[in-house]
Amino acid sequence: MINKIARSKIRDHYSSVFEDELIKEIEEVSSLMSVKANDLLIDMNEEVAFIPLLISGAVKILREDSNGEEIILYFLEKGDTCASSFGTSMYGTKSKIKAIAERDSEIISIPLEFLDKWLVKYKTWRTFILESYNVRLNEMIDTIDTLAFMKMDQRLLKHLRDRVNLLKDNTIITTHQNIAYDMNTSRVVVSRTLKELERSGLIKLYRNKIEVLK
Amino acid sequence: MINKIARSKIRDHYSSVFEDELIKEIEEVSSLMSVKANDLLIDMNEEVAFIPLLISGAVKILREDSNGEEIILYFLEKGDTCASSFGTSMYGTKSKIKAIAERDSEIISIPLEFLDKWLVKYKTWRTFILESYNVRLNEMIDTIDTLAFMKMDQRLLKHLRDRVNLLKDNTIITTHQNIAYDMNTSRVVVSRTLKELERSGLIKLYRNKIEVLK
DNA sequence: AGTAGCTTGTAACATTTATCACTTATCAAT
DNA sequence: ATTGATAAGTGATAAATGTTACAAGCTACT
Repeated sequence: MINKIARSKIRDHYSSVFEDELIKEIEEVSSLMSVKANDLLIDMNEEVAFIPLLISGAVKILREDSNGEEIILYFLEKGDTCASSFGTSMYGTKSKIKAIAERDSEIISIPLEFLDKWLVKYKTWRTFILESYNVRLNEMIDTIDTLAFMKMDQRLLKHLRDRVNLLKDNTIITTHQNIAYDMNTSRVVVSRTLKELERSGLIKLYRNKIEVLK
Repeated sequence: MINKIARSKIRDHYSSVFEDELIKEIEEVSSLMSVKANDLLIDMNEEVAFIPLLISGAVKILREDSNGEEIILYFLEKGDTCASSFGTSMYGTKSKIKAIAERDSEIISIPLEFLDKWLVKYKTWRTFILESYNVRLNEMIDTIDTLAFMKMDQRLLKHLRDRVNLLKDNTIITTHQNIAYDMNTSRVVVSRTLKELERSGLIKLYRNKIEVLK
């Protein structure tokens, strides 16, 4: 059972989504976790034994290949849950993704057993779970679109705009190297492409900082 | 209500997955559809008002961008359902994918209303739906891996091997042009890369036919 | 046999992305 | 102010993929 402050946060974000009784149950069985920006929340091949609900902050979901190269799959915002983790959790398989806090975040974890229980009991839970899967599938399709159909300059611009939308701030604090890691390309390519975007008047570059203009 | 032959087919494929009572309900409310290879089953932006279950055959799921360029997302086999269609169906949104029969196939369609009803009623249905989503998410991750981390020769070889596994036949009947469409590249690139794979002893090329050796 | 249409092979060239090497800029600590 | 570390800019070159153009082979049909 979690404390009063956390309870009010759950109500803030989920009272319009879940019925009262379900919220009470969530408050009873879940625990709250606070994490710092850049904390590694879930690693590849880790077993995830709970359902995470993001209460505040933002989380980056990445895929890593056998050579340690990475690529962003999507971001989670408050109100989101990580659909990939249902699978890993339900059938004892291991996580296929990495989750890294994009900023300081609060997450409540619900023990796995309630996933199925609440599907029977609460219509809003069924809707939430199916909706979560759909949102994730659509994000994946979006990522595939990006990789299959777009060139570097467009991909990069999309990445920057996604971050701006996520953080509600058109100034991004990061390095070219970090962007390169997220997009599975090299720092040189990122620097060059960013410079082109700047010349096109779409962004403005500073040290450790990118301002997205359009 | 569907006929006797179809009923026995449902039992063949799903009696180990679904409890008896659920199978009876499925038989009562679903309808059977037979399609020919290369039939377009679902187009982009189409509303899908049913849950499809694949009884026999194979179906190719594609994503198309605004310029009409395509890329394969994954294949469906017998026993599979198209998780993407739940979303489109549930919330009145439109299909984000195209589905094309890879070979002659039989599909039963279940009216949408039962998705939620049966989630409450049958444990095996809950497991099936969640499992379907997980399988699809994993297929998407696989597709993203392919696009993000692999070069053309590996991508092409993987594509050929996927088809071999799907059709249980290491001879693929197709043209280089069709492969190019599926992979969002050009015919010339496919021909060139296939020739390299042949020189490496991995495949053997014929007119309208590719034999996958390893 | 002749022809039309589709399929495949391949050379030449263009574009995109990746890599290497080096320079310059910025910032923090002393 | 000097130094050392990190970040960013850029030219040169390589590798991968895409494009254009054309030749040659196979198939079906008359």
